Amino acid sequence: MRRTPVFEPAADAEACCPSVLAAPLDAGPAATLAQGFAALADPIRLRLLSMLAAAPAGEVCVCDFVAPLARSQPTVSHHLKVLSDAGLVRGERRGRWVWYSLERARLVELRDALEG
Amino acid sequence: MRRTPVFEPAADAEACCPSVLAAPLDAGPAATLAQGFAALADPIRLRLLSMLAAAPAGEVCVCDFVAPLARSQPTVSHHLKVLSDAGLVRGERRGRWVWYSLERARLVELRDALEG
DNA sequence: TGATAGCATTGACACACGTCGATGCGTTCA
DNA sequence: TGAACGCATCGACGTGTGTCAATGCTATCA
Repeated sequence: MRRTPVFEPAADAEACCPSVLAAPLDAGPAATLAQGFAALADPIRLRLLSMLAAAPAGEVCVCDFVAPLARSQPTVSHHLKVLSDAGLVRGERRGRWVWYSLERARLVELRDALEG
Repeated sequence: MRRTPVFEPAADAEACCPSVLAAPLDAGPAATLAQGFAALADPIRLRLLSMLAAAPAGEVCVCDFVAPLARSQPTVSHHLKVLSDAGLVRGERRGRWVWYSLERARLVELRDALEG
C-alpha cells in the first residue's frame, strides 16, 4: 500500500445495532452480524422460516416440516437448532410435539443491518 | 406426521424477488437467496462492504483493504471475488490498481427478502 | 526492454458444515 | 407399566470454506 489509508475507526459501532452501510465495521460487530447471516445462508433454513411466516397459527410442529422439505427428521431438527441458536425461531414443547414460531424481531435486526 | 399438512405451493415465488416472509419458499428461490446471504456470512466480507460504503469516493483500491483487515492479499482477493460473484461489488481496473465499488441494488434485494 | 508493483490464481491444509442412521429422552396411550 | 410416538443428540462421512505461500499475469516505470 503506497497511498494514505482512508478508514477511520467505526465510531459507535457497538452502541446499538451494527450496520453494514453506516460506518466501517469493527471485527467484533462484524463477527456477530456474520453469525446471523450464516443462519440465513442455507436453503432449508430459509424455507423453514418462510413456512413459519406463512403458517396461519404462526407456529408449526416439527413433524410438519419433514415431508415438505424432503429431509430426514434429524436434519430438520439440526437446522431448527441452528435457527434457534441464532435467535430466529423459538420452540415450545406441548404434549409430545414441539411447536416452532418465528422471532420476527431478530429478523428485523438483520434486515436493518443492511439499511442504507 | 399424523395431522393434515398446512402448506400450499408458493404461488408466485419466482415472479419477481423471492421473499422469506411472503409465502413458503420453493427450493429454487431458497437456494438463490441462500447463496446471497452466504456472501454476507463472513466478517471479513461484511467489513469489506462497510468499508466500501464508507469510502468518500464510493470506491476503494484493493491495496487499501489488506492492512486494516489483517489478512493476506490473496485472502482479501478471494473474499472480493466471492462478493463479486454474488453481485454485491464490482471491480474496475485502472492502471495498475483495481478499484472496487458497492452494488447497492443487490444489497437492497437481499434486504427486501427479509421484508415482512 | 528489463525491473517492479498490484492483483488474481493455484495448491495445500485445517476446519466447519450438511446430511443421515442409530440411539436416547420425554410424553402419551392402552 | 410397557409400548409407541415425537423430537433431540451422537457418531460418521463427504463436501465446502477460510487461510496462506508460491506463482502467474498485467501495467507502469527507469
